[in-house]
Amino acid sequence: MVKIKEIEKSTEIKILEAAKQEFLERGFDGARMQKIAERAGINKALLHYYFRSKENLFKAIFQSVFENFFPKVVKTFQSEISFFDKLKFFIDNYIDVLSKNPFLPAFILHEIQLRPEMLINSMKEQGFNPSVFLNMFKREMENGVICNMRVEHLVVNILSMCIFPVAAAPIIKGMIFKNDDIEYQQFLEERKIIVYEFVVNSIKK
Amino acid sequence: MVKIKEIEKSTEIKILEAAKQEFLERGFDGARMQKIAERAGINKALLHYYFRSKENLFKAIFQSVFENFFPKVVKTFQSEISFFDKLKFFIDNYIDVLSKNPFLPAFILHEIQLRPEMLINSMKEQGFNPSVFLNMFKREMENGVICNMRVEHLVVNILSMCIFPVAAAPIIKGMIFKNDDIEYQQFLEERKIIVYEFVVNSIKK
DNA sequence: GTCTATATTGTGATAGAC
DNA sequence: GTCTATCACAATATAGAC
Repeated sequence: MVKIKEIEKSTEIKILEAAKQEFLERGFDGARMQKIAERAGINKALLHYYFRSKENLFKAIFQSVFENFFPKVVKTFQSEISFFDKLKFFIDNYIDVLSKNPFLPAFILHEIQLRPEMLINSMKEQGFNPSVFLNMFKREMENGVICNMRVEHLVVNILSMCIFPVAAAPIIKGMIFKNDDIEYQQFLEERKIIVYEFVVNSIKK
Repeated sequence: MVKIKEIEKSTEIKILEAAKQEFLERGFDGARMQKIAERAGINKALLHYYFRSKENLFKAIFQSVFENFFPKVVKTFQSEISFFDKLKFFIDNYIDVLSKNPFLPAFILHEIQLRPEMLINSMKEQGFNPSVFLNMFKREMENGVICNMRVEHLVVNILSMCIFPVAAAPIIKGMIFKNDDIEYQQFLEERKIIVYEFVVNSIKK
């Protein structure tokens, strides 16, 4: 059953990778089937042979990409390390994922505006459940480890400080770092510690 | 020189308002000249009579809209009230502006990705200078009012916690508030206090 | 200035040979 | 499965009457 030739990627994979790039960079409305075909090294007709329509192709991409926007952290948070270590681990990994997918945040935030139903679908499809995240913080509050506040705000604060700096990368690069990519990357790297400390200072008793 | 009839808006104004809505909601690629004409109560040809091309119209909109994304706070920060009052005032106003322009953050973040040159133009056009903001915090650190840290991170943290929750509104509404608009609006309102306290707890000595 | 009609180009999608 | 050629329509843009 296992294919012998793995050197050449299957056409479907090539299409998916090309489509992912194109959609992430330009959004659904800005993406062009022609460009996707070129990126995949094939022609337009073949795209339709595999996925029938642009919309279909987009849906396939959106779902696979969405799970990276809110990372799967369930395992992390079930482990035995301390609350603060979990938090540190989460922020580290999340900033890492996003710096490697610089278009991801702005893409999701844009597409979501006029197609909120896709959000619902993706959540169901992947059994995504935000309350795992929320509950962890609730538990720590009840145990008196961190001070009391509405968990929704705390979680939104943390996500904000991880996601926004990547979504706004061109602005930050342009306004603060004179478009120097390396300085910006270093800035993101620093944020792993900064955000953690900022949060801890604010919530520890 | 002053026009007598002010009851009926001038055609140009009607176009600009219609275009602003359409572009903000759908982005440049998703916006349709036909829809803009409809929203303005005129026809397509007239759009081109006034602005020659979609691109031109977009540029006019983008610049007028961009200044709301990073608010003009210079005056506020030159006033005589205490640092913490300035901070409170800023966060209050900013969250207010954004809740009244819910499409603004995602629009800017999206358009910026592939057209960073527009950013540069808008900044120049409006004489926008981020260092006013940065310097205010620097001064407070030197005076020992708040603890030392790289100001860029502090500013980005504050902006993140104000902007992201609006950019991600459909997600937050869907995941936390079961799409209840009123609960979400109340959440934003709460954030005026929450964000302020979160920041202060983290930076005060 | 404003309209109707039309040109022109771009783009998603299909037909059909190989 | 993959290609070339082509369709059909959507969208920007212009011509020209009023």
